[in-house]
Amino acid sequence: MSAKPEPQQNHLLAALSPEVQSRLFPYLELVPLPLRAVLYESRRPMRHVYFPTDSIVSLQYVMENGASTAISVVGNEGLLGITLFMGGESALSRSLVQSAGYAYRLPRQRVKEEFNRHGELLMLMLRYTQALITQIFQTAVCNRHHSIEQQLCRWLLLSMDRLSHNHLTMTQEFISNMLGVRREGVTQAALELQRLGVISYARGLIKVLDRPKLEALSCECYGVVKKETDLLLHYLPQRQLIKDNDAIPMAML
Amino acid sequence: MSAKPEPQQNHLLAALSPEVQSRLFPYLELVPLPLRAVLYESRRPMRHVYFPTDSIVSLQYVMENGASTAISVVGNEGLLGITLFMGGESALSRSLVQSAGYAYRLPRQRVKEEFNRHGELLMLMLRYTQALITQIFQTAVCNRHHSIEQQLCRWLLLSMDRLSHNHLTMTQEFISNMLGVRREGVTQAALELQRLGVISYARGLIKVLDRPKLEALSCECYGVVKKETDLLLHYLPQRQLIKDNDAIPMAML
DNA sequence: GCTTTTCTGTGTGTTGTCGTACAGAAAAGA
DNA sequence: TCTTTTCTGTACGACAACACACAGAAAAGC
Repeated sequence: MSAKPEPQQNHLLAALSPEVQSRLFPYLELVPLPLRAVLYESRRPMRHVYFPTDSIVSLQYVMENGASTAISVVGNEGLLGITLFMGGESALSRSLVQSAGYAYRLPRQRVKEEFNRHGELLMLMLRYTQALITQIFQTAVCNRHHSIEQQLCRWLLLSMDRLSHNHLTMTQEFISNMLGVRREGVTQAALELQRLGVISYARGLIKVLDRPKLEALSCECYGVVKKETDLLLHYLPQRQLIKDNDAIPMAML
Repeated sequence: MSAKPEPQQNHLLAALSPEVQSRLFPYLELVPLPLRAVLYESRRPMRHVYFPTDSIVSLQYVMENGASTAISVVGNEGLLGITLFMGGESALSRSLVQSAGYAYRLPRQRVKEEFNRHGELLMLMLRYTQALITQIFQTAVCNRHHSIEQQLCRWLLLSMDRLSHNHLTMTQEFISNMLGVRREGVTQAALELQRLGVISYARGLIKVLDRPKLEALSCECYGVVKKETDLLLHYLPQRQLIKDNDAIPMAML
């Protein structure tokens, strides 16, 4: 949360053509996102679309009993507010800042106007939605089949991929709310990771010491999501609408 | 799987205007979907988009060790193959027929051509994607927090909503593969539901005897998904593209 | 400096689900 | 009819995660 970020730090904004940028960028508003800020509350109207630059935001479901779980993570590879494109006005879930930083935001009217031109922004949004669905899908699988330790690894990796440094600032209590498990469960898993020399963890400061080992300890879920996200990024600069013969080369799959 | 179904039994096909129907319907092909048929295999190319009429298809993730879990259920309210709209060519997951019946299908080229007109089909697909995301999202929550019994209730309800009768044909072994749990776990949960007089279950034939009680025993997840799906259906006949001022009335939320 | 709060680690017992094994009953096939 | 297969129910031990309680250490506030 130091130097003022550029819009291009967000991959989706960067992928837009100069023409579209010239229409949208004048309306961009830079907003700081402090830790634990809430961009959208579940079932409340959404007034802006957010494009994170160096912040990370989680999509959380809040249960009837008040407990919450993060189902997805959004950083500079994505945007918040796809529900607006889908024709909804209110949020499916709470959007909670899990790593402080900045985001650019646009009023929903501007975004919808551009979207309704059915050009690049539509294509971009569809591509990103695909990646997001993959992530949510894989979270469901992970919640079903994998241990807290594996899920912690997956989640650390997803977060690290969206940061430019190798440390995270968040307490075990906070992580437990993200994963939807007990704080003690996170303590156990984190201790084991420390014992293995994969991370260091002291009062809310996590440093990743051995990333390859972290990936090895994670479940297959991380790899699946990463591959799909990378595919999105590789595809972006081409700025094409879908045609039947523009199959993605196998090498990218 | 008795009388030949009409395309209009699928809510999405029915919601299209006569003009769009006249372009697409000549290419519709009616296909029988027997139990356990696989429409798409994970990571394999998708050649058609399927619109179920009286069948139910599950989106399943197949893990590296071969185990599978159903993350989502699609019936006559939806379609299979949204990945094609999103710009992908290969399936995210396996699509497995969990209740035999029919579906109409269209070659992907036809659907893409119509989609690229950026008219009704685009709107429909976006709306449906919203409902699908909600369902996947809620599955993730449910896998995290709820018991096998609750999940069985949710899943029975989602299936019943997509059928015109109150019975299901499937063994406990099959259900366990759907939920991603042990067969014995399903036995236990099903016995309890029988003891409570909610269902009867004999060698693969489940009858729902007391639906209100079934809903009461289910977790909140079913209600959330149902509400979003109903919202989709209510909205469909209006056939509008999104505009900023067409907010959904609060009464529908 | 002292107090208060926050954060992390530990212990004990419980519960839900798993893995495995097996048995009885119904259905299907010979 | 007899055999084989399928489907369902039961039992036992193992384990992961849970709920709850509490203690020590670091940080923050006064």
